[in-house]
Amino acid sequence: MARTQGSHSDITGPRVRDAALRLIAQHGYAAVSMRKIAAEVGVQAGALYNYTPDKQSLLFEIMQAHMQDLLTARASLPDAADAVRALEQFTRFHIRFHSRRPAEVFIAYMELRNLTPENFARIEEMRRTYEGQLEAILRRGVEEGVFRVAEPKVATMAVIAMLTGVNTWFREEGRLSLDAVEEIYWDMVRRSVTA
Amino acid sequence: MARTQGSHSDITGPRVRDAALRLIAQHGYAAVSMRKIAAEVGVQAGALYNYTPDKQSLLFEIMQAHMQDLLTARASLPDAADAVRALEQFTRFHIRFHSRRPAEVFIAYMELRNLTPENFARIEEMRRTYEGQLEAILRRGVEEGVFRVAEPKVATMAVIAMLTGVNTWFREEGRLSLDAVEEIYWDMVRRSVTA
DNA sequence: TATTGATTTGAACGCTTGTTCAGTTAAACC
DNA sequence: GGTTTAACTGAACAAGCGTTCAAATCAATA
Repeated sequence: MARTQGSHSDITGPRVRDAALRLIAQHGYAAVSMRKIAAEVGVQAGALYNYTPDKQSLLFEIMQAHMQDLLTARASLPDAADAVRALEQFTRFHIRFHSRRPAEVFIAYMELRNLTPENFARIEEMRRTYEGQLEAILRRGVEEGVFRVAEPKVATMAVIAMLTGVNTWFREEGRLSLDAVEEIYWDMVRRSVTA
Repeated sequence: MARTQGSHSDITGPRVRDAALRLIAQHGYAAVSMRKIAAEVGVQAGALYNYTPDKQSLLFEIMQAHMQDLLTARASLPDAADAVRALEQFTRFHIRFHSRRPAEVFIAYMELRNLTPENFARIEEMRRTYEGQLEAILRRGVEEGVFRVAEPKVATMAVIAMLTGVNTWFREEGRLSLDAVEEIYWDMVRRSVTA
């Protein structure tokens, strides 16, 4: 058994994923060919099939890994003492997490329709799980009497849309720091649901 | 000069635009071929070139017409007596206008990167014009002392993202009426910026 | 009815697509 | 140094791409 270690696949594998991530985020799934991904890696198109069964899997695995990262990172946060602190934690976490992964976030929002129905269902379930966590926080705040929210499901969508929107305009090298942006959004989110 | 009236182009022209709108919204610009658009219209691919110089123009004209409709509709609204009423008017207008044009809105947000740089710049300018109107309302509210907004530009992006997000989940046949949704969002928007 | 010209067809152009696979290369083991 | 085999190449496949254009079609005018 030759070359069980030091094999190129240890290097090429991640490079394929990285190239796919960057190119799809930039040009869109349909506009990126396997040959372009291969060229970015410095390899012929056929070699990609040592690392992915097909193009669809490349997209799905990018999105699944991203959503799994999101759920795992979120689960590792400490419990919050009350609903207000939980909402603040969620708000800051969401902005910070997403702003550090612009390519993944872009793909996760733009390329849903390029997933097969089965893959779409799996990603959608993870998204619903995440949104459910925010909804639970809002309901908890209503019970505690600190939030006034007529429709927790609608408020959840409103807050998530607002927070995810940061990625459309925030730039690391811009006028405002991410900390400053966090403050502004937390202030708006808090006020939008406070009783 | 034969057939100056009753020409088929009066009918086929709009049908090409409609087919392109529907197909691009559903599958994305890159995934929709001229042959698919032609098939939807019931014509051969070559015939499309009587109605558009190329595929890119089809996309651009859809987006430009949509943004122009938006700016025109917005301009036709009566002046508001104060900043709070102006913000309420903007909020309700945005939700109503966008919810009635899901395909156009979807394309306007998803297909920006498939525009040529020149066309992108033209669409982006129209978008900035629209966003500038909301920003002006927020600044007016700060001057009137009714709004507390640290960063009007950021608050503008936050509110627009929140409102446009309605299109991702609202369904005509769903549990909530559009009027009810309008109320919920106006309540949240108002609270998020009220002093 | 004959003519006109807008409209559409259907084939063709060169190029790209995702995927497969026999054959080549080269690194790590014995 | 010879053997093994993972990794990769390069060509091929059938299909589809945007676009062009000579020829055919056909409705309205004269």
